[in-house]
Amino acid sequence: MTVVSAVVEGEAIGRRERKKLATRAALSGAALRLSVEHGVDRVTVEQIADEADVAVRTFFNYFSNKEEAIAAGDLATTVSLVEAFTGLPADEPLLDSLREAALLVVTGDAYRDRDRVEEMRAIRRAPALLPHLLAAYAEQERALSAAVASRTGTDAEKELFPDLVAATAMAGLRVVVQRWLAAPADELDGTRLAELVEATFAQLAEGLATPPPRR
Amino acid sequence: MTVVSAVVEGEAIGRRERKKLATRAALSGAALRLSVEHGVDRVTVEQIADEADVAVRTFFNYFSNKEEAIAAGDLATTVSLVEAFTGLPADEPLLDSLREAALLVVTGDAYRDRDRVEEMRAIRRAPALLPHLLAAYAEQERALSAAVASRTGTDAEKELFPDLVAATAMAGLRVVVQRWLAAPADELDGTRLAELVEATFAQLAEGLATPPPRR
DNA sequence: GGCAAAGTTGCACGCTCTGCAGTAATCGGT
DNA sequence: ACCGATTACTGCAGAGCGTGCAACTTTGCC
Repeated sequence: MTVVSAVVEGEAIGRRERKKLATRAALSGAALRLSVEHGVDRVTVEQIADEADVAVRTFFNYFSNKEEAIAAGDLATTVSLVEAFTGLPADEPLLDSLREAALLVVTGDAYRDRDRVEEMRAIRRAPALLPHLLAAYAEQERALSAAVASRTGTDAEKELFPDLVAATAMAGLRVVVQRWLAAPADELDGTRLAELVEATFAQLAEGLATPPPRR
Repeated sequence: MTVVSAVVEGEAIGRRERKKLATRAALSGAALRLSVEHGVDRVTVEQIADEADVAVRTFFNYFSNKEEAIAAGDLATTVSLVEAFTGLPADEPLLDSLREAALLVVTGDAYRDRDRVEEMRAIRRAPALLPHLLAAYAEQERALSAAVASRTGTDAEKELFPDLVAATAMAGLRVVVQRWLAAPADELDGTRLAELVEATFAQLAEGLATPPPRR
C-alpha cells in the first residue's frame, strides 16, 4: 500500500509523511496557479518554490521539472478514475464499472467549474506540458491496473489483462476529455462530456466494431 | 499532407525539405546512439549535435530537448503502426486490420534484433525518457486517427470514433511492448510478443468482457 | 534523552534553452 | 545565369535549470 492510499483509507501515518504530502501538494498547487498566471513556459521553478515556501533545491526533491509539477497540480483537481472505480460494487461487469467511474470523473467539480476548465484549456496550449500530462496519466493507469487485478482476482505481473483494461479505459477517457477541452467555448457543456463518455464505453463494449455513418 | 507523408508517397520535394529531414534523422539517430553509450541522463545536447555535425543552436530548431530526440530515434527503428495499417486492404474489419498492422510492427526487424531490444530496455530504465516516449506515441496516434477516419469515411473533427480507435490500438500495442520489454531476458521471444498482440486484439474485439481465470 | 534516519537547504557549477542578429543556402521568377 | 525573397544555420549572451555535496533540522524509535 502506498502512503497516498494509506491516507485515502484514513490510516494513520506519521508527521513526516503528512508533511511530505503537504509539501508536494503545496508545490503542485503553486505550479498550477502560477502556470495559469504566467504561462507554462514562463513560470520559473524559483517562483513555484517561493509560493510553496520551500527552497528551489527542495522543489527537485519532489518533481523532476516544473512541467511534472504542473501536470500533478492539474490532475489533482479532478476525481481520480482509480478512486472512483475502487469505490464501486465489484459484482457488476467490469466495463460497466469503468464507465460509471469515468462518469464520476467527468461529473466531478473540476469539469463543472468554468474557471477551472478555462485554466485546463490555457495550460494545454503549451506543447511542453503534454509529455508530462501523459506521464501523469500513465501513473494513474498503473494504479488502475492494480485495482482491476485486485477486482478480477488476476495477477497483474503474470496477466496482460489488467494492464490492457486500464490502458484502454484511460485512453478512452483521455480522448474524450481532450476532445471536449478542444471544443469551441460554447460547446463546453457537462452533459455533452458525459454523453461522450457513454458513447466511448459503448464503443469499447462492442469491440469498436461499428464506425459511425460515413459523412 | 505533411512533408513526411510526401516522402512516404514518393512525391518530389525540394533539396531544402530533404536536408531538413536528413538533419532531423541525423540528430535523432545520434541521440539514440549516444544515449545508449552514455546513458539518457548523462548524454549532452552538445555531444548529440557534434555527432550529427550541426550547431547546438540548430539542435533546438528540431527538438525541444534531448529526450524528445532520443524518443524519436528509438521509434524510428520500428515499423510505424500507421504505415502498416495504411498498407492493408480497406475491406476487412477494422480491428482485424489493426491487429495485422500491430503484428507487422512487432515482427519487424527491430524487435528481432537482440542488440536493438537490449538498447530499448536500457534507455527505458531512465525515468526522464517516459514522458517523451508517450508523447511520441501520441504523435503516432494522431496520424493513425487520421488514417482510421480516411478508411471509415468519417470526419475525425466531428466524430470521436477515429480518435478512440487509434488511442485504443496504440494503448494495446504499448502495453504489450512495455510488458515484453520488461520481461526477463530469456523470455524476449518474438513468438511470445506476437502472441501477446493476438491476445490483446482478441480481448479488445470482445469488449474486454472476459478476464482471465482467477489465480 | 539520545541516536539514526530522513528531510531541508545553500552553494557551486555544468548544462539547458532561448532570443537576437549575422551569414549561408535554397527557391522561384526573369 | 542572375537576383531578390525566403528559409535555415549558427554564434553569442544570458537567464534559468537541475544536480551532487555537505551542513543543519526534524522526526521516529528505543
